Amino acid sequence: MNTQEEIANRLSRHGAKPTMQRLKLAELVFSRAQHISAEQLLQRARSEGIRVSKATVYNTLNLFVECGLLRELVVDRDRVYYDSTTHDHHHFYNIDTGEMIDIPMESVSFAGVPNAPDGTECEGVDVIIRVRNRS
Amino acid sequence: MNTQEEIANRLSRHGAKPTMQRLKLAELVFSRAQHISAEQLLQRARSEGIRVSKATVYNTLNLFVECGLLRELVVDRDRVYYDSTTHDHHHFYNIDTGEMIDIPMESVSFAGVPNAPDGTECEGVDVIIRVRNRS
DNA sequence: GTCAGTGCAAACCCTTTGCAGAAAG
DNA sequence: CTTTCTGCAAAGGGTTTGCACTGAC
Repeated sequence: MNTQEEIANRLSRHGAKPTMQRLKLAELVFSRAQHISAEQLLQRARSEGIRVSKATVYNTLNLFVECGLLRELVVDRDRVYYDSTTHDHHHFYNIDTGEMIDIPMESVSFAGVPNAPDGTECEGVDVIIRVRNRS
Repeated sequence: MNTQEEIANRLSRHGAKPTMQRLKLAELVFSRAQHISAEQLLQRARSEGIRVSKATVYNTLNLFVECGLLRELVVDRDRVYYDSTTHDHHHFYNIDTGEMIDIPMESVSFAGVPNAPDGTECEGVDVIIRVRNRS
């Protein structure tokens, strides 16, 4: 799967020029389905010997979000997580640990969803099931 | 409804000592169903002549959340909103304006919800319907 | 006197920005 | 050469913290 070339094509297709840092970061991010913060990505990159600055990590993540390559998850007060799985799906959110676990789309089904307010259109539906460690 | 005395009782019942600032802030917060940020609450308090510091606003809001009097809404990257409606319900989130609109619980019904992961128990379900202004 | 609550300002920390240098074409 | 990307450091901005003061009991 994810060869350098495939990743490069993917970036190009989404309108992101495939530079060296972007390729390296993309490789880390898309290597598996995960929820990762900017800081985590920076450290992972550094530990793999990738020379990259904090600003570039942020710029790259934001760029990927704009391109639709990543999804932003704003659930934690302290930091933003980036979800390498962009197709529709939902999440368990552990309020004790901050951990997020994917829920496949099929596991949740709605019997009824209200229409969007006037003048707006639906962009997507997020379901977050908050769980906590059993005491 | 919400007389000073009722609010004081409500705070006491939840284990929050009803001090002057807390009562005044609670009055503003619980006067109606709303989503309010710390900054907004501070300004509203100031404009009503309530003498209160920024730190106290934050402390009070956090206290109310711990007591279960308020619910934290972390949806926006820029600031946390506090929801004066604590019983289960859902939200429209306008990604253009940041506005949040309540959705009554009855308007959304699930046909299937997965079980919480091992060692955890379900705390609640948030449904956020992201909408954007029709272009 | 003790202990919790408050105000103020400073500290914190994640994120963004400004700018000079590097790389691509 | 021009344009975009990168790195570094500094700025930004919401939130928390430290500490002295006040007030309730």
